[in-house]
Amino acid sequence: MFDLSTLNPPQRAAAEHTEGPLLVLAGAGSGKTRVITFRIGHLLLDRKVRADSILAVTFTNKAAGEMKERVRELVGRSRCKGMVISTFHSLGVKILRRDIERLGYKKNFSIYTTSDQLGLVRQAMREVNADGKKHDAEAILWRISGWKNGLIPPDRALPRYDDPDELLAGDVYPIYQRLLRACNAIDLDDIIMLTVGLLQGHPEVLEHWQERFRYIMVDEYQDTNASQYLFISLLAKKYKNLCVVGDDDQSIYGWRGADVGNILDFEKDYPGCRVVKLEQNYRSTGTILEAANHVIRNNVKRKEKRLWTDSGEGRPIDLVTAQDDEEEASLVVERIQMERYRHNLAFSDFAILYRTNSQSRAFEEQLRFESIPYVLVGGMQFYERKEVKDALSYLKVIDNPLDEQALLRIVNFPRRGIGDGTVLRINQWSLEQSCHLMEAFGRVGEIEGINEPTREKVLAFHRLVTGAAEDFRRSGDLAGRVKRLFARLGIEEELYRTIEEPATARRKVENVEQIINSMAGYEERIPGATLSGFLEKVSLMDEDRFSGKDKKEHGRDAVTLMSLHSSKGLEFPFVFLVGFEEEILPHKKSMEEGGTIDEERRLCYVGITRARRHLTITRCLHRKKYGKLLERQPSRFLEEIPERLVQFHEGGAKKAATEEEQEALAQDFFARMRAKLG
DNA sequence: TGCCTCGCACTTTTT
DNA sequence: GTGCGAGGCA
Repeated sequence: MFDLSTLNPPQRAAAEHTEGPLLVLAGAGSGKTRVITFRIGHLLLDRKVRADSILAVTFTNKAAGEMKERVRELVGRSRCKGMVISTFHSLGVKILRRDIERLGYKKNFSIYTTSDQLGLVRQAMREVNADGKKHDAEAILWRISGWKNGLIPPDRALPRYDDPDELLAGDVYPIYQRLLRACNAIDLDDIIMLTVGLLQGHPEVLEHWQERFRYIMVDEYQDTNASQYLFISLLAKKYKNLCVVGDDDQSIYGWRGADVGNILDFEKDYPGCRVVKLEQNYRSTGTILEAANHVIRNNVKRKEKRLWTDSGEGRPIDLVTAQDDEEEASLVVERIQMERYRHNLAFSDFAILYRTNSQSRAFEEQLRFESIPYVLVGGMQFYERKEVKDALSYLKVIDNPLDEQALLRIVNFPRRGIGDGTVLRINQWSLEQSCHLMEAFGRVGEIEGINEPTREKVLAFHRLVTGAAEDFRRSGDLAGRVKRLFARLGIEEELYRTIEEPATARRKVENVEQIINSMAGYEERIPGATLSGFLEKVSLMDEDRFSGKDKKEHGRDAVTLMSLHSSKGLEFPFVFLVGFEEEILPHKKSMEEGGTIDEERRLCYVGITRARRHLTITRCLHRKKYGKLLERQPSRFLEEIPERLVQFHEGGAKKAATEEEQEALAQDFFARMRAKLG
């Protein structure tokens, strides 16, 4: 229950300091989330602050969800009404939905994520006659995104002359922004940039939100970039009841423009602010903590702190060396089985953490093979699949007919004989007439150079979409409407027809059906659910708490797989830190970019400190890359961990070459397990 | 005009 | 292993 005396003195000081700026420097595992939740509890129950005056901002949906959960547990659901605990992006969208018309966008704007963004960048590149080969769209988008995160508008973007990508990006940026606007769409970076613009340019809007959120808390403050920093500064300017929590050692978003300076300079920004340091670690064993401390102290530019614990030493860290990535996966899974049996644990006590999402594949396969349940966190996976994007694009067009990226996706899906040539012609015409692509489809009769049967097909498509939009204007039963729409479109038949492998087709059909399930789950949860709301959640990757799939998986006992970035803020009794090799951790790209490896080291630090009871680090001698077996070197961070903390293990030479052999080995393993259990 | 197949180049991290 | 663009064929 809610009792401030259960906190240690600095924790309590932080929770009780409610008026005026507060900086909490919280080391890993120092009970940071506990402080934030107790602080909210204190505001609500002791200071009698209205719930809807409280705002807590985090970076990931997962962190926001967890915080909501913990606050509800502490004070009860009913007391939380109106409180906003969300990510920067969700908060931005909330503010924009109310007043974006002041910036010349319509209220039903779409949110463009990576693939839509790339589509627009390519289009813009074509407009400046840049061939897609030399400069790939991703590099251009990267530069544009960097400018946006720094709040630099197209007319103030100054490319460096020695960087061809950046020069081209400078040309593309204004066109890209224009195209977005024409689609009534904003991209993920716009969410923050436009919100800041709105607040800066419209004092009455700023006033509204300043009055609304009198008590503001920001988690992981070390990861804020320039635009997020300004966003929060604006909101907090009036009442200055701003509490920021962070740890410079866990700053891992420098690549996204995050500036550790924001947390290091907080005391300068808010003179007379209270500073609280949390240095006692309640999470990990002495061994794990010592390893982490040894690694991180190789970073020079940091606020000196010494994390300590009074819990015991614990088990040594296991270092497992595998022959290759396949064996790495099987050794990890084998160990999970063993530890689980030996200590009577749940699968959810284990996490496998990796540097890059692509590393998950081998582990997924192995877990599936052993019939062990797992949850894969992050890595756009589901909504990035082609068939899902295609089907979803119908909903996007219905919601916002100006969304050209979505419109272009569906115009010939399922195949209806409207090919690239026709679309190109219509698009040209729409530019000449400066009317919208959707409108041009309806007026295809006026366009020359398109033959009659094709015109008829285009008109049929136009009728189909406008008819569907009509249907969705009625409220209620969204899932039912989507189901009927997909059936009428014949998406299922199209997938079976065009995909040779029946199993693949089946899987894709199931994925499309999954959209309907997610929709149903969303409707169930949110009263007055709307299509916009659903699509917004999808774009902000905030869908896992209502989708049908995860509802089944939620609370299910499963091993967690995720990237090191996603793992920040979380903890697990048993952690497997895998792929501990040069070029993975630290990552090759991070070193090429002329950058420092300090951020990679912090990432490593984050990984180690996720573990409570036991840490296993694994690496491979060889790894398959583009089908070739390459030799690997151990990560340089390995040398930074004192040898006395580590126990070394070698992978067996026993390797299954064929599926039969694999099956035999598996059977053998299960037999041994059963023998032990019996 | 539309569709299919082949080849090439890339795989950091998140909202 | 994937997704894009180009080029050739129906």
